[in-house]
Amino acid sequence: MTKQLITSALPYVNGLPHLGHMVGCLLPADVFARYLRAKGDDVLYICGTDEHGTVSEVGAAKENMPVESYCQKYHDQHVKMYQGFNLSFDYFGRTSSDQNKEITYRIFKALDKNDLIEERTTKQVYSPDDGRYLPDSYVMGTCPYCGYDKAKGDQCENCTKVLDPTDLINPRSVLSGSSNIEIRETKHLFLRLPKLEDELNQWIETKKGIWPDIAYSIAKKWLKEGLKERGITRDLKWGFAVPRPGFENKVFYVWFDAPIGYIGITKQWSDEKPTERHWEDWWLKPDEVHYTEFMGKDNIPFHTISFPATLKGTGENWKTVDFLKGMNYLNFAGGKFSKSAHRGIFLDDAIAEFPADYWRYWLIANAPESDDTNFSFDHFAAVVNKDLNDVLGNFINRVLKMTEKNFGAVVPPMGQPTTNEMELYQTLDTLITDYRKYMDGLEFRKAMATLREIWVAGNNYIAKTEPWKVVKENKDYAGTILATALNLIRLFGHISAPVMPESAEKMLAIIGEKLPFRFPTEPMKIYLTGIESGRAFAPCEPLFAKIAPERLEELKIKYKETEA
RNA sequence: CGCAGGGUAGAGCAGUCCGGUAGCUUGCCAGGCUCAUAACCUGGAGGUCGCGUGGUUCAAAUCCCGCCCCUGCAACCA
Repeated sequence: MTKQLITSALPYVNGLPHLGHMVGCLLPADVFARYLRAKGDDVLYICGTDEHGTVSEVGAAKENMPVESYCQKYHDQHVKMYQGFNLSFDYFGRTSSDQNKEITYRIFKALDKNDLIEERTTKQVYSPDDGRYLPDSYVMGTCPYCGYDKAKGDQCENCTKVLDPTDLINPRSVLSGSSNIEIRETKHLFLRLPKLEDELNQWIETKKGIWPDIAYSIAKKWLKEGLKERGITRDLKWGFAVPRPGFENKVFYVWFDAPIGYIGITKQWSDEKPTERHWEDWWLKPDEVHYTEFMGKDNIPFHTISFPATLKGTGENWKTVDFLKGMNYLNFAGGKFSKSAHRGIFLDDAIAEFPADYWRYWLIANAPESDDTNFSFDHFAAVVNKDLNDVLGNFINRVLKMTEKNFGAVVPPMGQPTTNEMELYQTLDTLITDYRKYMDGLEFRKAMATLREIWVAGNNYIAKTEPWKVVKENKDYAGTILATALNLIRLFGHISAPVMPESAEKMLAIIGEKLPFRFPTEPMKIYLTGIESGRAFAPCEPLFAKIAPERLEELKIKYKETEA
């Protein structure tokens, strides 16, 4: 049994998660985790909220809360929304946990011992009125190149020039608006990435042709340009205190302890049942584990360079990523999701409007794998209505109704297969092999297109065999057709389960089966005769409902799609 | 400016690595069927593959060169 470690990039606790977050790293990882479990692998799917950093500190201040309770509040919201989407984390933890602190210190000390940490004095913007140091992007002023008066300290949005906060004319704090800001010297710790460049380069080379091109090429690009020392501490209060004399008032930079959070959260998981769970089995026995990471495209450099360098620099035998799935962005009707304008679809709203499976299927079938993807309600409704309702839902409905009418609500006796059935077996064997191939390779769009083809094959079989005619002249063979079709419902349930867990459970409940579901491995000739004749089935209400045109117009207005 | 990804029927995508009659889904039109949820099945129309009427080649969506447009990154936002 293969041990499969899966992580989704940790969502930042302060952000209200929307469909873009869902499709970028959470949902594909969940589908993959469910698929591997159904195949029988030993899966550990880890995620959690990323909590440290300036944004949390400032956000808590704005809400007049202690930062710990602020993070707890938003962490709980994340948990609730992800439950609504049926994400099957083995553990959803927090980067602010004691366990993560322990691992972060352990890794830091190992890096320090290997002479990979150096002290540097840097100049930072300090705002006395805010009582804090300001990250570059929290300083606003007039761009010296184009005169734009809302340029930020890292880059001017108007002319795209990369800036230093000291370049700005009339600099002021984004937080308080105060122009009383000063430049202070402050000591920080840097990770000496250049010393790890060769080792990293050799490691990346072994991933050529294995990682997706985008991940490999981004990693190579950074290495080609030469790595720079990277600051790993910040002048903040919220975070893990830096365990070194003279750094008592500083904390680790969020990007240092956030990816380590994958490990820290795994330890949160194992600490709950220390006798049966061992985080070391997943992170310190690299040959026994296959590790897949999911992330948005903006996160690729951190997962291909910074985090692996952090682990390798310890000289210890940490597990590093085997396969990365980087996703592009989901846009809303050609624009951006906007929290402040409340434009776009946030997860709580999504679940209130439609069952999670509708969203899960659309998002995976249209995953932004090769380019950014636009969400529109028109497209969403078209896919739900056609694929889920017409192709899949109607298939189930017509089979159940026809069987019940002619044979009662039990599975009819299955006779010898004819050419029709043999052809069906052959078609499905091929399609299911393709489906597995795409799921194994994390090609989600192709996997979903194949899943749909499998559903269509069911309708084709019924159209070709015409059981409504056959029943009048050869009732035995009509029974065979419908028994085969009932077995198809079971198949559809089993193979749809990774992407649509709730609907799959309903499909299987119809023919009297329960969790856990196994992905079929036997030839269709055997599998499609698996249900014994005479087994009672439960006629059900339609599994899916169409989205009516009027509803569609309401949604467009409610979510301001038409304004975009 | 640099780097990366993308630009293929109305819409959404595959094909490009390794050149060989341009494919899929949806939408549209027509036919079939009438078990089923106005559904299902079959067929048809629709594209000078971003531009250079650029280069290589018997042959270019695919390889090479130049350019344009969209998106992201650019190490202190996370």
